[in-house]
Amino acid sequence: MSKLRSAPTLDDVARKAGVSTATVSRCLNAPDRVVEATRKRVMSAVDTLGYTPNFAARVMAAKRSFTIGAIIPTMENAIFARGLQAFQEELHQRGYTLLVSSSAYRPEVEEEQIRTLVARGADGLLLIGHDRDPKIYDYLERQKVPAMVAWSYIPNARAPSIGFDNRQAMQALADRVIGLGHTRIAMISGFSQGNDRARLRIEGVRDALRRGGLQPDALTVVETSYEVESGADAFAQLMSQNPRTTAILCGNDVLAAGALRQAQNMGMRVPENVSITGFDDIELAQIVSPALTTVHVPHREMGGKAALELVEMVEKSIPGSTIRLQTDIVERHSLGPANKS
Amino acid sequence: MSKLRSAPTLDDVARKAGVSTATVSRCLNAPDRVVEATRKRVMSAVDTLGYTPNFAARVMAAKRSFTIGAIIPTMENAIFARGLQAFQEELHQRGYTLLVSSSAYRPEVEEEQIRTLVARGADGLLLIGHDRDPKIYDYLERQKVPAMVAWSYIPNARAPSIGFDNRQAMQALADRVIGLGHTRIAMISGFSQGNDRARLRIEGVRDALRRGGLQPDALTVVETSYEVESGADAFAQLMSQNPRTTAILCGNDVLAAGALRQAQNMGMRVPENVSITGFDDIELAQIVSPALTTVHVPHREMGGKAALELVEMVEKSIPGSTIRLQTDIVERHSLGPANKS
DNA sequence: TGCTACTTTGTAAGCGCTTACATTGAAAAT
DNA sequence: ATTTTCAATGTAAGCGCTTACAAAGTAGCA
Repeated sequence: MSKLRSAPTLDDVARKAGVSTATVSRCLNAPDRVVEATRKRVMSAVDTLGYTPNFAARVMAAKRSFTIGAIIPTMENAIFARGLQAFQEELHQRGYTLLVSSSAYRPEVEEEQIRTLVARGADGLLLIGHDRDPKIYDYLERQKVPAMVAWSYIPNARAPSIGFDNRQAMQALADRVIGLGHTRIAMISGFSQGNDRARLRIEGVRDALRRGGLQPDALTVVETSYEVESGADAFAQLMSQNPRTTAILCGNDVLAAGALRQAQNMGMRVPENVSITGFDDIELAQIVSPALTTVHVPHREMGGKAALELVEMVEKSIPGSTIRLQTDIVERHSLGPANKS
Repeated sequence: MSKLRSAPTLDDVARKAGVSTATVSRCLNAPDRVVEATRKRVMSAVDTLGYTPNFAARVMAAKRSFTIGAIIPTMENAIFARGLQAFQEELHQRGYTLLVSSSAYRPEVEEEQIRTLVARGADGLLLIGHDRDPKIYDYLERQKVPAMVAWSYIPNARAPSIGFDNRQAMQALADRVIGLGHTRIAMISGFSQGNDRARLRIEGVRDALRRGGLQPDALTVVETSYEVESGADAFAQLMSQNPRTTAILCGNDVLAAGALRQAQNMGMRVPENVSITGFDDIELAQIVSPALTTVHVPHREMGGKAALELVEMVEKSIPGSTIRLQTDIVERHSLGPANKS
């Protein structure tokens, strides 16, 4: 009783309950493989000792961690929050723990995080978007860690994905903008380098321009970081470049919120003087005023299905399927008809 | 060469480089304890094998994980985002990895997460606020895992904290509101049960009322969840209860944003008809219009200092000190003088 | 009663690392 | 030339768990 007390181990519990360590282990992991009386005795020993199993030891011995890793580009804004929340809830249901880290949109950081998560024994990984160095996929394959991509839908890519067609979704929105008579259109996008979602959304706008009989190459695109501030700056820049622009499509709601604020600061009315659209339909889209016309993404559905699919991949060692989700345009008040200037 | 290739281990590297496992381990963890030539040989073996150390094994052997855990109440909105970002950056600098999980403001969930993080070998923990079952602090002490509290400042509590005086900060803001002639004041707060920050902010308003010669008990407080929607609902409820209310103080910016939206939906002008204030000064406060008058919290400073302090506690096994940060009122446009109705 | 077929529990071999301690050999000191 | 000192490396004992396999006990059945 006088020895320095450190955290109790399985051994301590076993001794206290008068059974072997194997039995204690079974009580914890497969209770029905142990008879009621013994189990009770063990559990009470666990309680009085305040025993918590050592995770590292468990992972090592079992070569399973019941942990899924997710690497998202940013936590600074809520773009991935809701989807991740659903992902995590679904995982929790199935007995898995989620480990999240953010890469700040930096590929090197993402790569490092992937290695860290794998080294930590993650049973599977959730990644955002497909664009990344192929050797990362090689690595994952070698390590036999299944990975699933979300927020993107590209069939036959290196990893299965669950998401939506970014290009088509943005095209639909741009069609609508053009349908309202806008011809002098500009775009504020996130950096498209290494970001298939951003890249495809730009393409989507070009598609719509083409379909609408407009010159796709004439589209001015400012690429910037996904921050409110950047959206504001980009808007100012675009407007000084071409003051006659009547519609600005933004790569996501955060950029749109920034653009909107800047428009108001510059004394412009939205949508009377200029229309602004977003993408994602995060909470922010409804908070700003006028509320943003944007593309609604089924965040929770995406997160939930990604979890299901990934757990399947992990538990049954199957390849995992690629699923396409629907998006739709939600019309609010930041997009209006083009006014003849 | 034909055997099933699984992830390479330290042993494989050692064999390939023709040294002992101890040497390989030293190359990785204390490169200067190994002579240049050997190190090079080892490193190249590491490279060609694509070796990644097994984290669980390392934690087990070293009884250190270089991992810090943080449990925040929510990731759904950006309240903790910026502070956490700074926390993580500072940790990274010092060679630590951050593991984040969210408790959804549920004490049982928080407790479970704490156990999980400890079992995972976290070297230290960051917790939000002081209010929690004392037995959790006992547990942490028994497990010898240092913990630091942030977003709160309470000297001589069970854990050291780095934060601000929620009560005083809110009082200062309420003073200002009262100074503008408001007498029919209401408050929208987060649930105060188990949340010292919410509780103290309410007290702060009462203090100000008292100091201003008003009846502190007459303050109507609606407690709700920290969501935009809830803020909106609470606003509607408050206004139907007492339509003559001229100022509504909100427990944070998210609630304020909801209240603001609802006010506008109800056709009221802010701040002409009703004043609304926030707390935290997250990005959102500047995005809504009118921009919120709110209490600015030094998020990044708090996160950074918390990291420094916690790392000290972990590495030097010292108790850790409690630090108080300053907050200040940022006047924007949602608070105006009371109008005589 | 003797045998088979289970069910319940125990034994012990790792899992992949770190690190205290032992060993070696060469430079520095005498 | 001999001893001391120290830097570089190796040896091997765990860290706390899981699980294949073995052992023991219990029940069913002819």
